[in-house]
Amino acid sequence: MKDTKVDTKSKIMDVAEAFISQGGYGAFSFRDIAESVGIKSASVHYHFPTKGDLVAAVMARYTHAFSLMLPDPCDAEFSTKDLIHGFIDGFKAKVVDQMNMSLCTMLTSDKSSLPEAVCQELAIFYKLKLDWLTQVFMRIEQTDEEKALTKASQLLACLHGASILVQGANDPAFFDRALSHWRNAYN
Amino acid sequence: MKDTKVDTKSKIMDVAEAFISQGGYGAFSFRDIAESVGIKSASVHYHFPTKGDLVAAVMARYTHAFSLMLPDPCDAEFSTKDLIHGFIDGFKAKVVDQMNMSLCTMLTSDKSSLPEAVCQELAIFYKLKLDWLTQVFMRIEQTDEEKALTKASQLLACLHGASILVQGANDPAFFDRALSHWRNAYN
DNA sequence: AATAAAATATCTATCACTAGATAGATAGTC
DNA sequence: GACTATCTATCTAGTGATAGATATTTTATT
Repeated sequence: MKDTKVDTKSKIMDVAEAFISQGGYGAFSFRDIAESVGIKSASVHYHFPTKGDLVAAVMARYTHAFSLMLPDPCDAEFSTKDLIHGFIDGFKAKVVDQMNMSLCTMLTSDKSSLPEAVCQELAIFYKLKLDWLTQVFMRIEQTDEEKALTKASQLLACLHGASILVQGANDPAFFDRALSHWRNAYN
Repeated sequence: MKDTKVDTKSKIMDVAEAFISQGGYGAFSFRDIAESVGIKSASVHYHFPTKGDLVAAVMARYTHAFSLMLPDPCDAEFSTKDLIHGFIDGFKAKVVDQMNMSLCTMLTSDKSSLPEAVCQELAIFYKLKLDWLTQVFMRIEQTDEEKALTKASQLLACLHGASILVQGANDPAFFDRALSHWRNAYN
């Protein structure tokens, strides 16, 4: 656990995360990562025996970091508007500013070729997002969990779909277009 | 141009389309296709010199078939409700009934590793869908093109996102959840 | 109608390359 | 001396692609 020479393990995960965001699970190799980090591919295997281990670890770290960004949905200090807008803005940062998809969107479309460990991490991330949004919508609408989950699904679908649309149409403006309804609904 | 022995070229494209729907551009090889069709991989290259040629052809055929399914958005014979619901149902057939993503959603997330020819076909498909939806919304809302395009983007994002959500959560029910707003809005 | 020529469709065999993964050597560090 | 982190070297499997042989149809010419 040294620190002067920024932890190689973290550097590997950083690089892997960037590669996945750009092209998904199949779009990078151990050699690509090794080159970016400045080591050899065998050294990457030392830290993460298999590709599945590496990507699962990246996804787990991502989920954890994401959860730390999410405020308590019941905290009265945040207006429901702020909660929703904050959630949307977090997505927008990835999709528009960095012009690539979220790890989650990418890996989901690669799902058929993912090792089981990665699928599990992916499921955890979906659950986290859906649960949080459901709680927020329960607070806003004073309604039952069933309806709040539906609202949560709608917003989450819009966000993922917006990221697809931005890529497909090759125009970042489609993000705000696709999300304008949700922005206006809580303003 | 025989017909008794169902056109090999079409069979190749059928098989390729299924593979792409399941796993995207990188999830199949010429050998996979050859095996499914019952020929050798070199014979696939005879019909489609490169993988890009093959996938671009599949995408072009898909776009053409899709365009034939779309009614004239101005045809008074169809109610606007029918037009919207028909569009949604077409998507649902792929995402829920066949439990895989649309060609378009899949290829878009693979975009960074796609040959140029495939990207072009993809762009054509997006334009087709957005233009059609825009025309429908102009008819419904009696509003300007700008606002209709925004509506079109919202619905298209919802549809693509729903397909991601179904896969990610591994639960087909999320499709109707994510689309319920659009179903109710035009009923 | 018979046959030669050309186009079509498939094959076998192989190339150059990349992938993920492993074994074993080699330093530096506690 | 054990542990950590890296290296070199290599394996096996798979990729897209090509060359060249072979068989099957179609077409053109006699």
